[in-house]
Amino acid sequence: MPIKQNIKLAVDAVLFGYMKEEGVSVLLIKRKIEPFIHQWALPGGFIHNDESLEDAVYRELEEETGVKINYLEQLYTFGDVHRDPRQRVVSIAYFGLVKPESFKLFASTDVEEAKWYNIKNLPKLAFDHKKIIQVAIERLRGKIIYEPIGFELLPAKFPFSDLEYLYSTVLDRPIDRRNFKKKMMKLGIVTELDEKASLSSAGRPGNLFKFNKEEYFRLKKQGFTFEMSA
Amino acid sequence: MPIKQNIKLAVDAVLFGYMKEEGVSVLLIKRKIEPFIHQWALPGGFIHNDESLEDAVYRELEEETGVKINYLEQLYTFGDVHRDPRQRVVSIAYFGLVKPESFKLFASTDVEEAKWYNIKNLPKLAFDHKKIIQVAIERLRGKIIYEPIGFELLPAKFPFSDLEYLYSTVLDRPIDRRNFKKKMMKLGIVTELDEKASLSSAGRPGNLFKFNKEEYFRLKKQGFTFEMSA
DNA sequence: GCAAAAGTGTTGTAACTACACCCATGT
DNA sequence: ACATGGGTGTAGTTACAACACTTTTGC
Repeated sequence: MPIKQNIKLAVDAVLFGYMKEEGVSVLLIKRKIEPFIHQWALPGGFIHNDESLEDAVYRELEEETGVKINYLEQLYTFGDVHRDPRQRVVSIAYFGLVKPESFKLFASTDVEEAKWYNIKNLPKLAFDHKKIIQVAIERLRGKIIYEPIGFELLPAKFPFSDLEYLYSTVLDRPIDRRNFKKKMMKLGIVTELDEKASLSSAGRPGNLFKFNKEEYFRLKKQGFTFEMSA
Repeated sequence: MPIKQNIKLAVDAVLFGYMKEEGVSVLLIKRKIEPFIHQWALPGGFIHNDESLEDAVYRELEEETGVKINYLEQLYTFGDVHRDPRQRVVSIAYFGLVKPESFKLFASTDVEEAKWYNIKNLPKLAFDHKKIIQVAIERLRGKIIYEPIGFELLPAKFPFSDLEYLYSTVLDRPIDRRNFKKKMMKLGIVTELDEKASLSSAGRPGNLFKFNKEEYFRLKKQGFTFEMSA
């Protein structure tokens, strides 16, 4: 290493949430500083010398927006030489899932505004953040089939149709209601509750369901694998 | 970013190869410099300011070992605060597949020796490279099922049993020969040649086969998905 | 002729797809 | 009464798992 290395390291987070109003959404912030001031971007920032990569993500997110993260994993590292106009910045992107009901968004002093945007209706984004979100959506799509992470987006109790709608939105294709329910229930990790959904809008009210996480981990240890291809 | 960031960025590569003698193997180098001098490690090194992450991998690999890479993708970024004893180094690990027949390994001036090690018989490794290899093996295992990357480890023409053995080694479980062949041939991307394998050791000689890459891409565009779960 | 590896089919079972009508509620 | 969304079963098809004997070659 003869030449001095001059590269900065940052983390960015693509957080997904699901809301009745907005559907499947990504959390964005409006920047209060240059570069790309007043533009929408992913929450994130530079890594401190003495913190792990994940710690940096948690710190930035709490600082900037007040979210509570339910699931977090590393997504991909973006290192194009000119992705930041100031100087070279390599960013380690994370992928997270949150339950938007369980906290209140706020904007910190570094941030003008924090807001959920439906994944099909994103604004213009700073840096290469559009690309990062694309990669995150693909990951979500691939992962929701083979792991029960969809439940990390829903409240503890949910009507079955929310689960159905979530899958159909993320996979971007219609699903057969009967087959989907049959398959999901057969896995044995979703329990039907003896409780009706509170009536919003018209239609017959349905029962609420919950995901049985402990049961899932128990089964998983025995070689069970979740799969919801439909 | 008030405090000065003092983190270095490196790349490491986990390259897999398949040889009749060694089986499924990883390319390792013996270090000629501190830290961990004279220990085995993954090929890799620091990123230059003006090169992309992938370019850094190609440069280091060619410099150090002379391999020709057939397939390369980013694996994961390892950023534990103390993973390097000198100072903080974040390493972006890559995952690659090579055909060991198609080149000759050498050791550069930075490296005492470059050698293939069977994945079940690894030596003690420098840094957190053992962990990196574990992650790479899991990726290989997950990926070989859903994408035809196994062929990137085999020569253009191969006996069917090599393919079978490759899958059974990587997946670490026995496979049913008849069902495996039936399924693989049904996909329509492997062609049987009119050529016998050169006779090595005893047994009935079999035909050679080849992977039809163009046909695979053609089918893929039409929505075809490769899958070899058996 | 013996050891080693290649070649080859069938059958039972489980999973998947496609598909349409009735029910409970709010307005 | 009508609009909205919830609930439910069957039949045909396809994919999967299990399984053993014969053939060709080298020694």
